[in-house]
Amino acid sequence: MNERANIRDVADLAGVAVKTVSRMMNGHPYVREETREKIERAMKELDFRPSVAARILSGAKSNQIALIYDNHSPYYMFQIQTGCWDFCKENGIRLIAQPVDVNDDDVGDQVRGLIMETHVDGIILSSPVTDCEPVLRTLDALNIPFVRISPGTNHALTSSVFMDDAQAADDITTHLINFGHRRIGFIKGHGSHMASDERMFGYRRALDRAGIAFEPGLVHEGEFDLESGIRAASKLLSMAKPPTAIFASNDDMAAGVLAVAHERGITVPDLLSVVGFDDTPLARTVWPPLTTIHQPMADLARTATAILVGGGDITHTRLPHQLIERASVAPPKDTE
Amino acid sequence: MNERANIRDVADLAGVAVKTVSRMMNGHPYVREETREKIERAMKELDFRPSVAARILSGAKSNQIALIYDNHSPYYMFQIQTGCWDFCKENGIRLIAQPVDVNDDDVGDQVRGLIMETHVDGIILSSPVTDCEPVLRTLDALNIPFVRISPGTNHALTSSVFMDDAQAADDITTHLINFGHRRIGFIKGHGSHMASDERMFGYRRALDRAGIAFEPGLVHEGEFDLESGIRAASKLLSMAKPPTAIFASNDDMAAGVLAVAHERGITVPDLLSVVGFDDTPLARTVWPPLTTIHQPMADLARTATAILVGGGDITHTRLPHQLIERASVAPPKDTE
DNA sequence: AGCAAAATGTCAAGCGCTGTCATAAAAATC
DNA sequence: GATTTTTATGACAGCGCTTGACATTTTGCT
Repeated sequence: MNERANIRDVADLAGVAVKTVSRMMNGHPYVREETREKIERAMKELDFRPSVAARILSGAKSNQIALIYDNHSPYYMFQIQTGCWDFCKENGIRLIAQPVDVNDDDVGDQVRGLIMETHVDGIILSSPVTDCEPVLRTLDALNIPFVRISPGTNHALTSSVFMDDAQAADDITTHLINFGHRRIGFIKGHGSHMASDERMFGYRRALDRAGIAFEPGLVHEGEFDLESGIRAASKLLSMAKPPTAIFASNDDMAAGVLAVAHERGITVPDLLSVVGFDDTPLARTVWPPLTTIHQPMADLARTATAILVGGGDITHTRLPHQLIERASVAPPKDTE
Repeated sequence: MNERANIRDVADLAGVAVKTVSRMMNGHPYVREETREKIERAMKELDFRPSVAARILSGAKSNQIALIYDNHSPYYMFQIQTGCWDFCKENGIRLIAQPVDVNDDDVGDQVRGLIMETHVDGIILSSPVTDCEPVLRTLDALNIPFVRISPGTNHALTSSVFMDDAQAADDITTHLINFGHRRIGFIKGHGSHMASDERMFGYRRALDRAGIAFEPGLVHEGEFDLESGIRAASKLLSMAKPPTAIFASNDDMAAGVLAVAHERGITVPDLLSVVGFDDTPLARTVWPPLTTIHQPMADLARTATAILVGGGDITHTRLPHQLIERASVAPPKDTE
């Protein structure tokens, strides 16, 4: 039950003034190497840890930032958290991960509370909180720096990091087209994610470029989960003239397509090609493993954190995606 | 840019003394209902949020707790976090989720830092940090309350919540036996998780009870991930006399088994029954959907949080598991 | 009216740190 | 060698809140 050592104890033991210890901790100039070492030794000996609370109270930076998210995909969140945490750990910053519900009437209030109570220095917003008006307004009113990961709107507002969803969707659609597919079903993502529209846009653009007419009947709304993938696939595969390939806006829905195909005895990829998006572990876990787009989630988060902590001007950073070929795509069978 | 309101502002506006506001916030007796309301109104009007920092500094509880974990299963962590968060949100407690690496030489130190810097009131440990000696020692030295989720050792040490891994493994093994299986392969989990041994124990107990001799060749080590499941399954299915059923210690490894079976044209469940453990979304996503054990992760976490916050004596709470039957089990084919 | 219990107020101290301003020591300048 | 400048350190107040010791006022009951 060793008593908690405070800065005074350190100062006493090192034989210097409290202020000097403070200077040393905060990397001020004007601290002699010799003194620094003396203090360091004292700190070690007392196992001293500065109290964040005291620090905050006296008006300094808290060295804490918050990650605010509302995403029901465990894997996505895991990656995002990991990316942020990595950076924070390396830089001695405390990260407070805070889930919210963008549909709560008082999200704005919750965020306000978080900021005022914890005195975080900055905020990272992950989709779809990136586009949640009440939150954005609160942040703005509080004048606290924040950066957004994959925002869908208002790009100019703050720094952001993102990938090119449209291009990625274009890429993978083109991939399918290159295999000879002309009837490509598309399962759209959840409406609240701006990325959904982007991906759809990319899909259409690829079609256009290849001179394939867009057919609304080949598009179904999904919600980024297995069940909606199943529903959409059922409809798609029950068509008089079903698609020879299906592009699902994320891997979960693609898994749903696979399930339906299995059930109906439609072998993948021989009779039906399937592609997903995100490259979650799921993509490698299902059978056959999915061709998909690798979204660099952890990288996005890491970069966002670095930008936030680094301060500086507003920047917009695009990170590259990657087409991952696995075993779920093959040329269409000519069964006309 | 409204100035941050402090307790004095509230007191002034409400026409009471600062002390009274403090009394009211901290739930002291001797505050009239009428006064309470007056203060509440003032708080609302000023949008007052007490500074956690100031509060902590003056020796009060911080109303913050930390969840410490080191688990590389996104879904598991997501559930655990969700459980903790739900409770915290309802009870106005701030949760600080903190990942660590149990193999770091300075885990103990990191945890010590976390506690001393943030002044958290208590800690929740999730497996496998539950059994990480350095952390346990630190917590003990700091004399801070903590509760553990599914600890593997030292049950008496602190409060804990857990499920009966051995019984669950026994149940699912018995399930297989009841279907007529006699040669049941087992893929063990990662050595650092105590649950791995428990599950193995349950497997053996079920075998024993059914009078089936334990065969070491039917057991392989895994690491709770897809790849190790694939490796183990490859060995198991290459045996001269392969098992007719495989019990993988978690769903990911079971998915690995499925992948190998697919590749070799062994249809599941006709030619091979497969069961998993945990009931992650994966279990429903793969084909065929897996029979598995539902582990009430979010409930475990929620309960743990409630116990921690509630204070009180050391308690040990067992939460029930559940056998989830899906489509991956059938009677063995007599191919002798 | 009289009295205990309940409700509120006053005041001072202190939690652990950092900011401002002042001062001392060392180095640079003439 | 005296003066200015730079570098290094110290003294002290104060951040927003809680707490404790008491003093005072209000309330509810006989």
